[in-house]
Amino acid sequence: MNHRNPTILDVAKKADVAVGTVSRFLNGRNIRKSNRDRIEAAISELGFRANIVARAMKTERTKSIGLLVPVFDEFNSAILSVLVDELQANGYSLLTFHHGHQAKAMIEALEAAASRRIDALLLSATEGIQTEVERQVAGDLPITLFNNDLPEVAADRVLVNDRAGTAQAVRRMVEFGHERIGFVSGDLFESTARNRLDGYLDTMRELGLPIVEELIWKQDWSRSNGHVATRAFCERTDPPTAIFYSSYILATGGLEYMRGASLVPGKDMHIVSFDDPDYFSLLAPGITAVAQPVKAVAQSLAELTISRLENDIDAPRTVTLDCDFKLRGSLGLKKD
Amino acid sequence: MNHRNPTILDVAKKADVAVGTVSRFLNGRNIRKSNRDRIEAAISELGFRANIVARAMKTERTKSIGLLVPVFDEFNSAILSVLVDELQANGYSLLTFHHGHQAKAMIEALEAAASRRIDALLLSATEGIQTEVERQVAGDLPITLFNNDLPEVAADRVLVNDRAGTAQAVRRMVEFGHERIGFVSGDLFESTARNRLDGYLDTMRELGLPIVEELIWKQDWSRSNGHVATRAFCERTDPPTAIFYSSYILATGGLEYMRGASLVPGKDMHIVSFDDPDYFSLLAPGITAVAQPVKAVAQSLAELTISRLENDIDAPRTVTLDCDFKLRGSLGLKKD
DNA sequence: GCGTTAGTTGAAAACGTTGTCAAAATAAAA
DNA sequence: TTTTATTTTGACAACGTTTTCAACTAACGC
Repeated sequence: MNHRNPTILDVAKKADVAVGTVSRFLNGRNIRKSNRDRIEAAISELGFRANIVARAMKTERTKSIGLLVPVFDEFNSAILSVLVDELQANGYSLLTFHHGHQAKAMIEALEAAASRRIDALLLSATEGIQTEVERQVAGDLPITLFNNDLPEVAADRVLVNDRAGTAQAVRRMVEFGHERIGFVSGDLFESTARNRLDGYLDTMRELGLPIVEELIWKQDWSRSNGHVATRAFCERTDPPTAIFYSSYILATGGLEYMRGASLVPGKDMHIVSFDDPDYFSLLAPGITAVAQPVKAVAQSLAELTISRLENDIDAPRTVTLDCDFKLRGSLGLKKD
Repeated sequence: MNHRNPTILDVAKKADVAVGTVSRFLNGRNIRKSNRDRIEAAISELGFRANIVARAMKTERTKSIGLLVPVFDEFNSAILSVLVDELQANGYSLLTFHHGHQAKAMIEALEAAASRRIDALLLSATEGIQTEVERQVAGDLPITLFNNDLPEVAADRVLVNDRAGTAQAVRRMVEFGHERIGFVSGDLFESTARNRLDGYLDTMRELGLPIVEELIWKQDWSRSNGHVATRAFCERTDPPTAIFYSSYILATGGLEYMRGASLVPGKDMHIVSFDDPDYFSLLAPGITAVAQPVKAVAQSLAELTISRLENDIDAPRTVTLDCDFKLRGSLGLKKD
């Protein structure tokens, strides 16, 4: 077996042209027909495949894009899938990193990604890395933020209308007769959590309902937090009649608790969740949810990023997408 | 803002040494103390970060590893997470690709990965690309197969004992009194599906139970297939009393049908699934499942691959891992 | 035919590292 | 000291592409 991959030089020799000509052929420039034929023949005969690494060194574009998310949960995995397709179609590959909501891990991943000279980074950030991100942007790494916003950064963004999505959900809950509505928040250091909480607060005020501090649970995004919060709410002497969860992970924790306590959603406790993972519709009853437009997010992400790379775009752009309310059995009329 | 990243040459100039010395420093070789100090100072002053692309071109090792799976479902996403960590810890990054069980897409992804000069590929393959994979191996790309085996390929493997896992499940089903057990298979072009089916067939025979062809549903891995198969089984005049699903996607389709038909698992129909996604334990009743050791798979994957890259390993190795049977409410005593 | 123009080509210099080799500096031995 | 062994260094050639620039060809109109 002949090791050492054939290079453009081998092709050039075999086709009896200069390397530059082969390079031009590879990049789709005009080539005299006779040469083109010989080059094509040589390439397929040698099984030549251009070395992207060498190309990257010369062109300063690796044609690879980084994806840095907190964790590869159902939401981010779905984004990943769509992304891989969209990017591949444009000749880009995807490098994946995760940080588990830890600023330190995030900085490390950022470093790793940067020293790999990725062309752009898609970032679902956590707070506390503002300055680090700004440094990268200043160092000329185009960043597209999504999911969680970092206010001051000069980057493209694909955001979801968290506030409106939550507001709509709360309004519907109230329509169903609920007035004491528990709210389980994620980590308020993240804009996503803040916006969702704001959506809840605004709507309650708007509808003239009292805001009860004890019914607002502020901790982190973990499943166990959802579990604990739900227990705390349910064990109150004056429990809420419905609970809104700021993410499906929290809701999942809640379901876990309810299952253990033999409480049936939509009967013993009405619940609504932000995010709509596949399995919500499989549960009996199904879980009412604010569905993020996952596919659209991923597509916008790819679109924004690629257009920035290929064209010469200056000003940061923001795409905001709306959520979809999915009414299922876990939310029903408040019984009295 | 000074564009153009600082290079090793800039560092060398500033520290007043030769580039070679800086390179040696970066690679942890011995350096005279005085030089080392000056180099360190220069590096941090310039914010220098070694250009991995250039390094890769010279060393012929990109320090990146490809992951090619059919789809980023819960199973593969979990693998992805663990993998990213393990690889990162060893200085490798992960490039992700998927093929959706299509041989054509798979070959394309393989090409893309190969021309990026990845150091190794982690591959959950589909059939029909045997020769293509062999070509890559011959071309010196180390491949580690997992999930689905490709019999003739000279590669490392991390496999799960599909046959034994299924056999155990079937045995338990029989212990619960079931004798007519439906089997919903995935695509039999894939070894995983074949092994699971064999586990079922062997066990039935072993226990002296008849094998009823009409209760063996052979199609693809899709959710809709699980749905259709379940309906077909349930609508028979002589339905099975229990069904085994060859993957959680199929089972999910089955659940979808049952939910629509108001059939309760573990009561109207007993079911067991291969794979144990998170949400199986949230359903009421929980779904009985054969759980793959996802984390161990990912770890072995990283271990095998890295050890092959760093040391000089010749013979292909295979790691086989056992599954764990999780008994939940969806499997119970056959009522008569 | 001949000049002009537009399109193709070859030669050679990058890109930022690492690795080789011989020379220089240091440490150890005499 | 001087000699010998060891470590560390600098210069420079790779690695496989793209790009620039000047030289060549072909095509066209007169």
